[in-house]
Amino acid sequence: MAPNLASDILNFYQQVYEIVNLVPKGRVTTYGAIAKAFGTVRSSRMVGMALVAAHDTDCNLPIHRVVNRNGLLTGKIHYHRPTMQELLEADGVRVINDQVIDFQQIFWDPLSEL
DNA sequence: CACTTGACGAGCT
DNA sequence: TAGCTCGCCAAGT
Repeated sequence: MAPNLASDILNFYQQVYEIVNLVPKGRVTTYGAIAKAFGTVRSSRMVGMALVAAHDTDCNLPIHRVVNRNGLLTGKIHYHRPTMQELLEADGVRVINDQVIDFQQIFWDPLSEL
């Protein structure tokens, strides 16, 4: 491999983007699930940061399909226009009070589904 | 250069 | 059941 300084970190972000990009429409995933997919279960925070960086890197990713483990739209605060709820509902996901309905039902696990 | 905050999660009390 | 603490690591101030 080529452990070039922060290049390893960028690789981490790239991993997150790829997973998020693979999330099927109408499904949602969690930070912990993505982190667990990399083996960094306790680094779930890093996943969120990757999404923040994603805003400046590429906004084409369905990052609105990523919610916290409680099914709550925690990342909504970082959205400028159409809120996550609008985007999620556009995908067929029902959201009430920033909370995903039947979250457990539409939950997409990158480890099981991928 | 050092401290604080942060799209989280899990464990313990 | 609910509330508090710790771990993780990076970015921003």
